[in-house]
Amino acid sequence: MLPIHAVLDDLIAAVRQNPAVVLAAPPGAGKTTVVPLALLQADGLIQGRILVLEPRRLAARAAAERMAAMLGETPGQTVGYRTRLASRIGPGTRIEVITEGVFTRLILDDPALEGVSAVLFDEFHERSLDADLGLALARDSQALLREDLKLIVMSATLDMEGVSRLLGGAPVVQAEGRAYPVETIYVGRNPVERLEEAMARACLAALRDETGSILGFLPGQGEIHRVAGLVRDRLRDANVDVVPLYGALDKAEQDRAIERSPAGRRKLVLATSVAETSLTIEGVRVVIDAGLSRVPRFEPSSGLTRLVTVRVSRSSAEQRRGRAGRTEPGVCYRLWDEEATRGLVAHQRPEILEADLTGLALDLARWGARSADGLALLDPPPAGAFVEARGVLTRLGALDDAGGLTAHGRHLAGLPLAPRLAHLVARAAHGGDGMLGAKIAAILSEPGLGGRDVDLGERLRGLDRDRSSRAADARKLVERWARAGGRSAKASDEITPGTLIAAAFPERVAKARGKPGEYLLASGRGAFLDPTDPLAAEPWLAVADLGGGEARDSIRLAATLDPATLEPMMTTERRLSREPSGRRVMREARRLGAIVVEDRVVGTPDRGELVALLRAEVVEIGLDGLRWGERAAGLRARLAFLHAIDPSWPDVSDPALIAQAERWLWPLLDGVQSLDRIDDHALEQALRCLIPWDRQRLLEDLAPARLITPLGSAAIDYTAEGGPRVEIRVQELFGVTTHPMIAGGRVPLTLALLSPARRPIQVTADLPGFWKGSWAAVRAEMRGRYPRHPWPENPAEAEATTRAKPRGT
DNA sequence: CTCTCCCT
Repeated sequence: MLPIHAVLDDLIAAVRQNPAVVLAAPPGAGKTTVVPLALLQADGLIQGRILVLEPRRLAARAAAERMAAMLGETPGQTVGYRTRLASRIGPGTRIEVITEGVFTRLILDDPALEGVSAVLFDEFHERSLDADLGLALARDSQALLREDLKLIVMSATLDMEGVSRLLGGAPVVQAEGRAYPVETIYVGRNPVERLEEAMARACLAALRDETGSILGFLPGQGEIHRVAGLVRDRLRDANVDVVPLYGALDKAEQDRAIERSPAGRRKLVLATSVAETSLTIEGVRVVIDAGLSRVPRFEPSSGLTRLVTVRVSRSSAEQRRGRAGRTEPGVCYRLWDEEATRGLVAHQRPEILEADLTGLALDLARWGARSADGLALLDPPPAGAFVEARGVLTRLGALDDAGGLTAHGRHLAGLPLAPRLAHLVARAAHGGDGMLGAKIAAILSEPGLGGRDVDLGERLRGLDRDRSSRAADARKLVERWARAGGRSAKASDEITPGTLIAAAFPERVAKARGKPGEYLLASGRGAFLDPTDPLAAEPWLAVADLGGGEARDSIRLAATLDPATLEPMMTTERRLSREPSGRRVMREARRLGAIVVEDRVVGTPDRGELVALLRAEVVEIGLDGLRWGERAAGLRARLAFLHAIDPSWPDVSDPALIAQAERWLWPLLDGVQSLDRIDDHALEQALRCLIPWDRQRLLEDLAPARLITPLGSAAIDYTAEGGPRVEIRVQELFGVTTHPMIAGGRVPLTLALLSPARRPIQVTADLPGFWKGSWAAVRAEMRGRYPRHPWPENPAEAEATTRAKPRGT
């Protein structure tokens, strides 16, 4: 009896009555194998087939084998499985265990899921993009085409309420888990000590203090090898095997890590998160967790996926800990302090929030959806990444300008590859060499396939020579992809590894900069190649894989490229330019993104071209590019003042002036070589064209350029804050008894009164009030400071002056 | 020993 048996009756009753049911069951409950068989055997519940979705190929095959064994059969009879590489399905198969990616293709090909009665999503808590999408599409099918379809979401740890709500209030059935207790020991970590050093010490301590085999979790390959080296150097025990374990290892090496140790020997397995869920290691009693993992993060801005090292989530840490209690009580060492556990995030972020979404966008387009709105997704895809993904698809020709799927897009969606790689294969097939495209796609999707050379040509030769089982699997896929890529009668010699990479990743075309090994990518980023690498002598490269760096990226995989083949991708730009001699010429630049291939003089502009270019320049850089002097800027400010109090005066704001350029500015451009040849005076005269002739006089009355004073005049600043303003020495206003007004007496000028030495004294909008009021105090101070100037008691009746009394009188 | 992991 497994814990799951206790809730089977409830589960089957819930499935009978509801279109969707959620089953929460921790590891060890036995849900994966027991539930599908129980559903199949329930009276009159399932007429057709049951699909069981697993996140990994290994898990799919293992589940099918265990279920078949429970029926006394082998896979391919009642229970079968289907993954990308292998399939055991027979005519009598009722339960098909498939990987999540297989399901996405299946439902896109047949949205009605003909012959399928139920879909079970196992390990849904892992929140892979395919599982999220698969559930959303299945839910859509259920609503529109298949009311009778049953959906069952199974999960170990997850906010079940969220999933239940997503499925229209689906009932939640809860089962117990089963595991042995695991004691947790917080070892802590000295922040100045290297991770490898701390881990090696913890491993040696565990080997000394504990029995059984040990599983250590580290973020990556580099750390694993460094820790293994340290432990081997210091270990004085010939009965311990130190074994690395990570995804890129050969299957034989992985098996060595997974097998139970022979009697009398112990094992220290140093692993990445691959050992968290995918693989079970025999005989582990001790887990040592460094608390870090390396995760991919997609940057929509650069279109690149980079690896970042992050602290594990609480659920990952629990999963790792649980690995010590599979077969007997165990112990877990954690390289952090207990309080730090509270600082960990609860779960790792779902893939849909982090990943490249071009595949998702293409699948949705094929489903007939331009966005993810209205689909049953726990987390909608981030808007920025989704828009970028659709942009990539448009550039590949998979979407048309209106956003709909093109014939090419339909073709790409039918290929079981990421859209850019599908495009690469389709392009190669169209040019007569689908096999070349498919091999490149394989090398790009499998790390280390064909060797480690940076030169894609070497890697292709390496793949052809490789006799390993991994290479054999890859070749099987390559042939399938090449067939699916389509066929073309005419072979074209334009199909080279370089042109194919450039077609799929145009922003990664690279041109050598001055220094050896330094390149500029079409995306505008810098990239670097070891100068001793033979490829570093190439002037042009098509870069297939880039390693993340802070300021620049390193080139991991690239192909040589004949720039002549780039012609169709280049853009041409004509522009007016000034030579050092001052002559205006037309230049033409040929460029590929940020890479300028050629920039040359193509002639002198004719009159019409010149005017058109100058107009374009104004529109592009705006009116600030003109030489506004005192006169033109002053007139503009006066007009702006009038417009603000009476909108029947012309609007002289930037947008309005550009909109009316035909009436004032464009006539000025005729015969001019450049915008800065238009002087202040010409601009002022042009602006006057905007004033109706019968208002020219009115302008002088309502918004005069200068204030007339008893001795002359003073400039009015119409741009001043708080309204038009005049700075003037106070003595020049002696004898003035009314405050100066403009705009037909409606607006008082702001008077900034100055001392004889032009120092500010006071600001007033009421001159008579000032004379009567604070003048007395100002006068007293001024008399002290400027004794030789007249400071009358009653300035309103005095005579204006700028002079001092003659010396000695 | 630059490159977590999975999948069509």
